[in-house]
Amino acid sequence: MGRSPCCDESGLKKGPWTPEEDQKLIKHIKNHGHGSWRALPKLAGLNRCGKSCRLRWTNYLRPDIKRGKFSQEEEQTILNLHSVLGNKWSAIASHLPGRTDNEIKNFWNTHLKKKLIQMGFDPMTHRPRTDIFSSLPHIIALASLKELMENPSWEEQALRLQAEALQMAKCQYLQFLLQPPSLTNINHNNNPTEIEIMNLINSLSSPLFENQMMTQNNSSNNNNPLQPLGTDSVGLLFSHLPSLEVVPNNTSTYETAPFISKEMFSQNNEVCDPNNSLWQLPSSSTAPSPPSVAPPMNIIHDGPSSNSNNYGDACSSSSFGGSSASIWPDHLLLEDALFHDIPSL
DNA sequence: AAATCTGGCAACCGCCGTAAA
DNA sequence: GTTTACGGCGGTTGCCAGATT
Repeated sequence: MGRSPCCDESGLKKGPWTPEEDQKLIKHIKNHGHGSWRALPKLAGLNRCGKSCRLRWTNYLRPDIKRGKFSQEEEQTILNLHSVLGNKWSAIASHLPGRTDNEIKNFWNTHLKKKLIQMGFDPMTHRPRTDIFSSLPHIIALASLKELMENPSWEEQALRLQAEALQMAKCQYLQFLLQPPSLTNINHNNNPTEIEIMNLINSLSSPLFENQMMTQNNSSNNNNPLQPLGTDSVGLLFSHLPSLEVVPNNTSTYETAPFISKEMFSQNNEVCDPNNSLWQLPSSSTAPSPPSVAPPMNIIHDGPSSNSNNYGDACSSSSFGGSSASIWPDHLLLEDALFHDIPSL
């Protein structure tokens, strides 16, 4: 039903509030409460629309508003709640006393979202980004760097890049296919067949995959090299990839599968109590695993001028957390086959 | 030192749901 | 049942200060 904007009336002031206006609003609400917001401006002697007054009060002047930097606990709470609620800022704000939805929204957009992206996570799903395009900038940047150092022919570079991109796309698609159905958004009537998965595996020709295939075949005393690998083999083959299994540590029935845990956001890489997180990465693997997606650019350890290396943005300037921690141990970075022949920096 | 760029944040805009007339 | 008023919400904009060139 059409309703004209409340601020259509001409002559009403817009823009930043002056201290005088603030005082009038505070005084009026202290004495009379806000009552009807529409009627308030006249009663308070303000040349503003009611909506503007309400926003000013709820987002800035309310006495119970907590201002200042967000604490680590607040940050973690926002992350956890956002993974469950999405952009329901008011719902998130209701769990953070003294914080307004607007403040949380701004904090998310200017800090947390960028941080997640930089770490290689999709800020909406809180899961590792699986699209090839999200990784391409990394690949291109690293390849260009290598080209500068070695200066082989352009044709050679282009061909190699093409092959690598294709290989990576296949890997990521395969990982997507291997996710438990509960974690995929795909129509499960169209689940991939084992044949489809095997075809993909067989088409992957990187040394990493070949090595693992060999290992698997040997360890299982499989004398028939032509015998197709079963699903168990597939699991072993990709055991270096983080499983997408969800390990909730409480009885909540969250539908999404957030991957971000407190330790990932720890400022100094120390391991925090994983029980503090709503979700954990599975702990079954015996050795740390490299990421299933291209590692974030902050793997290249920063000198003072490293901001320009950061993919996408420079959220290292975050006022609350200092440099962001990588969830991938340094010694495993660049271990992905894709990055094997790129010199470490 | 000046110009330009960038990030942070307050405020606005437009839509939605609900209640009242 | 329809219209209107209102509060609330999420997305977006625009200003400003600090950083960079």
